[in-house]
Amino acid sequence: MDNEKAFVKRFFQAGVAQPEKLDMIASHFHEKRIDKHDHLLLEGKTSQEYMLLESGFMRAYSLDTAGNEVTTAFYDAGQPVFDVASFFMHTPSKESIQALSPCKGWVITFNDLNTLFHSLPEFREVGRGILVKGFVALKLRMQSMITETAEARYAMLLQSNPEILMQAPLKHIASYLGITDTSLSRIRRELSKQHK
Amino acid sequence: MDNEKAFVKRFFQAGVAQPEKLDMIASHFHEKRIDKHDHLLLEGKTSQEYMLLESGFMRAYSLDTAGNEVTTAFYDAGQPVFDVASFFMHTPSKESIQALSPCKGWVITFNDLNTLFHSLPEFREVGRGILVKGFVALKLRMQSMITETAEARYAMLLQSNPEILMQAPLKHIASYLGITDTSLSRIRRELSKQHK
DNA sequence: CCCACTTCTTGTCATATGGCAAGTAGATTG
DNA sequence: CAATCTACTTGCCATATGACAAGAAGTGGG
Repeated sequence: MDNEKAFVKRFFQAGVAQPEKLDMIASHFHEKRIDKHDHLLLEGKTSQEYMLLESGFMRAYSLDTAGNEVTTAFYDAGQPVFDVASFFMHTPSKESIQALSPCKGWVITFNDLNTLFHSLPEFREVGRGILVKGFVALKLRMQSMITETAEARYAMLLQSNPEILMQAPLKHIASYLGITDTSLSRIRRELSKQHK
Repeated sequence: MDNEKAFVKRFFQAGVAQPEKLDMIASHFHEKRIDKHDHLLLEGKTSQEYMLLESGFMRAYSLDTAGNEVTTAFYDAGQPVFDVASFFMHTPSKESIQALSPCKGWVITFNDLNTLFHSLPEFREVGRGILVKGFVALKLRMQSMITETAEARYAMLLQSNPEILMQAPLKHIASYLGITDTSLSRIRRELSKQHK
């Protein structure tokens, strides 16, 4: 039984050796489907769910002081999806998380996650690893934001995450890169010239 | 005894109730002093120490692709100081951490920290809280980098962390804000005009 | 006390990017 | 199928910021 949760178990397999513990972990996750354009989390609500995305494509975004949407993250299949601040601090979220394609994932509540966290050392290690990796990725992005031109940042994204560019609309990619859609359109033109 | 470690105990007091546990935590920390301009961590080395800064002022910085220093963080007295990536993943650090004034702090090794982490639930909670808060702060900074002008970012920093502006040289503040020292100098001039 | 060094300012000019508006082409909906 | 939308591109001009260089003022070491 619980073979449908193979995805969840696979996610923790590298960090958790014993099958019984994997079963215990998997038992706390529940399937969740989100239609395209629907939300996993809305700004203002307090996040209750930590989701492992099995299939689909999502983004997180918030509103800047002028009321414009700023895309803060893209999530591919295989990744954990949640708002760190709201989920761990039980505060109303400053961002929303939206499906850009039909999504299927597995969710766990804060309490259940905390129970696992405190009862399974291996689970803690995996959890800490996820936080640390997210932190490191964000720092890299910040450094690139400070030191590189928008064109260079786009080119890097093109190399490292081509799926994003295939699936996300230009305006989301643009705000993720910190520029306007107009500028990104021009950057694309420049880059395509060079490729000829 | 160990009363000199009052600072360490005070740091964990809010999260750890029992005095014996505070003693146990404090016993793993060792005093460390760093002269002005000396380093807690050098790029390329693997971080071995997690430090609580009791007094002094520090910064973290790394080199961009063109070889310019980029200041990535400032640390005031009372804050934990360490490179998340290097300390937790045991990888060579991509940044250096330097004292901008004579510093005194308390350090703990990764192994000792991990022991506490796995044996004291309260310690884990505090540890996770530190990571989460750092994450949230970095996200806010990223959002501000994307949506606000350098002048607005400087004005905000001026409000939230005036100590930084008092103690750090202009060029470090500038690269922290993602601009050149030249631009920051001009921004200062503009702001001082307005104040008249 | 002097010399070198760093810090900060300022000028001139170049460039990356934004704001706004128009236009095309697809996609979506009633 | 017409009527809207949304996504993307492009042009024109404005502006924020960078690059480089010079100079003033402060700082530290011998």
